[in-house]
Amino acid sequence: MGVAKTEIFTDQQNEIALFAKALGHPARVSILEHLFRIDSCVCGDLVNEIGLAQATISQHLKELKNLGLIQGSVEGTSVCYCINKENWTKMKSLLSTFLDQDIQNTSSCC
Amino acid sequence: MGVAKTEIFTDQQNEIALFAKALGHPARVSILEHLFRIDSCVCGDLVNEIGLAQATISQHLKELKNLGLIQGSVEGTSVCYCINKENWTKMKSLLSTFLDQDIQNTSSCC
DNA sequence: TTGAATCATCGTAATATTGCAATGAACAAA
DNA sequence: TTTGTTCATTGCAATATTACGATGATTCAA
Repeated sequence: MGVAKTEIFTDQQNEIALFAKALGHPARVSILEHLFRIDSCVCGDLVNEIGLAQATISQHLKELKNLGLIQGSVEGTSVCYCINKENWTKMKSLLSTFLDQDIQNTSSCC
Repeated sequence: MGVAKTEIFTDQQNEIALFAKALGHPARVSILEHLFRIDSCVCGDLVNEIGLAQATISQHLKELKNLGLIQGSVEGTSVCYCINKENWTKMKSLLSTFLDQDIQNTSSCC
């Protein structure tokens, strides 16, 4: 009932799902793209760049931060967010493995 | 609310999010893994393999089907599902491009 | 100290998702 | 035709997600 039954799946399946879920909203996709694009660690501009309320952006940032995909450091009155490359790489290899699993299997049936 | 504001994002961002969302539940990850593993197009066994009710599995299959990631064909009393390789490949390249965007940018700040 | 700026959190509303029992539809075998 | 099998759909309940205004907390500048 609204709760995913994580206990019947493998750790890897749950982890893939968690990362994928984080990418499952265009605002978070956009945030991550911005953080990659802006070389310097600009932050609060995300609210201006993306057309969502400050509270909403902050909420999405929190999710990405909880997952470890980004990290933030306070700089005066503003907070500097950027990609956590280590965890990004981890996610990338996890998802890539999943996405590449068709290479071995070329037969099709329907 | 609870509705994602898709209109303020690019088509690509929305598409990435849609595909990622489909992978954002361990049951669907598991279903896709099974469909890749079983070479022959076995189907209803998904209910036995995964520990969820038949109605629930059917619902997840419907989602994956609507997105075009899998397809099904009726075979007597059972339905044969398998990966839609064309769309899978499309998703893979879309997500891979997104996941690989860090290659160009090596600087870090926080 | 006061005020402005920036960001997080809280509270709330609207909607989406997850899960299942019950039921329906289609088909094959008896 | 009847019965059993397989899968889809419906109808619900529980929970999660998305979004935003209002309000705090923190920091810098005056």
